[in-house]
Amino acid sequence: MTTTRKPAVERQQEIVEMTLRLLSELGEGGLSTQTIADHIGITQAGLFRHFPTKNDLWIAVLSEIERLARNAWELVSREGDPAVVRVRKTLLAQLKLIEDYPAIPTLLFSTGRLAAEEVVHPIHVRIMTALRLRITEELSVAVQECGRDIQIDTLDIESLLLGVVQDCVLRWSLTGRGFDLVAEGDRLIGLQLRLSGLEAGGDRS
Amino acid sequence: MTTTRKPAVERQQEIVEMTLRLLSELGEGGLSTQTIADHIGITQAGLFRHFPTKNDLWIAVLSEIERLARNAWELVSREGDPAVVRVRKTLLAQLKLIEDYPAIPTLLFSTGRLAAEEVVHPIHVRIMTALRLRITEELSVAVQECGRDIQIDTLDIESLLLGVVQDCVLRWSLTGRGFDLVAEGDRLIGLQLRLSGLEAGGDRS
DNA sequence: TAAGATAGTGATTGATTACTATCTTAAATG
DNA sequence: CATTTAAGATAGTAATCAATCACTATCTTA
Repeated sequence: MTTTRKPAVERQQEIVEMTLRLLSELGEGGLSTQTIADHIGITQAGLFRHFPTKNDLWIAVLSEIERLARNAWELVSREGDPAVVRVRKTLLAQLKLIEDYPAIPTLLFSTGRLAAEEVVHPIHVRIMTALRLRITEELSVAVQECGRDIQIDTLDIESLLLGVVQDCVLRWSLTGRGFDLVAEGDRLIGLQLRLSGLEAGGDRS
Repeated sequence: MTTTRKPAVERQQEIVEMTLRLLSELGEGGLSTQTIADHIGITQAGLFRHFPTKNDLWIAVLSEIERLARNAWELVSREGDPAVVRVRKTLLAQLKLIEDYPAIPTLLFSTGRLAAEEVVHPIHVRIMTALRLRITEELSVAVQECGRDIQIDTLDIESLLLGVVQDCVLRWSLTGRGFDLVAEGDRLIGLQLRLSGLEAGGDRS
């Protein structure tokens, strides 16, 4: 039995993407090199030509997530929007990304460590930190731009906003992805922005 | 080598508690029956006298979490506090519980293999639903009690509050439990309650 | 077109997994 | 104190895990 040969980089990308796909169904603990190899159509041994260790595969997967995330954020923020809009779009981009790759929360929002954690955890932390940093920067601009006098700490607004994202993702997962993640996120992020005073319409009674 | 024998119910409780403890360090995928047995001081085979299947152990662990959670909520709400305070205390009780049993977010917020397991998933969903239900009920009373005209949907306030909890837990985990989870949660929950208009002091400029 | 580089196979490794059958003995029971 | 019973030990099982081996088929290029 022979398999159509592919150049290494192409095959590696294929393996990483397949792993990302299978992860959302099987979870981290239940995903074996055999399963991945089967779904791609190569031997289990052949997988180890491209990733000498399963740990190396996890690193590649996490790095791919980082790449995808940074890319998604970047696509959003180079427009000339006001900062509030950029914040909103960044968060929605994150939700869109999760919609496309449901394995991401499995890996990033899982507070229970990965099996291969020693090497993977730093990347994990780096991605989350990068997102927080980006939102923080955009937020402090937004606070200045909005014209009102915002009493709340920027970091706290950020925490509340990221909480909204997490709540949406968790509910989306538990309900078997039973609603439009991005739409629901947009609605609640808008609500939180109004409550924080960064967008108009949040005045009470 | 002999071990001091214990009555079954006592040993079972011991196994469940040890599993809960080890889970926060090792994660779900990396926790074997061998490891659990070693830490307790019985043989791996001996564990299967009390739980015929590892799945049965997971069910017992999830049930224990459910019991602990319901207990924590109950202890809080039988006082004569106003509903807003009860909401706040319920959420803080949840944070306190997570502080005591860090394995809880590992299991409840995990979207991985365990969550997808036929028998475990229902319990998982049931616990989260119970928390939401309880908060929702207390919140709608709080909205009536607060005297103000709250424009926001009760379910949305709930989502925002639970988002705060999740954000705190995630940051707490990623920073290696580097701050006081309950204190930080109290602070942000208070902020969110003021923003929502349920507590005084949230007026802007 | 011959030589080298490399993607992939097939077979097998030792370790670990959840789980079982059988025997032993400590502790509860009369 | 004798008998029962059930907690735990001993010693396995088959399956699966990541990883390694010698080797082959295919592609590239000098």
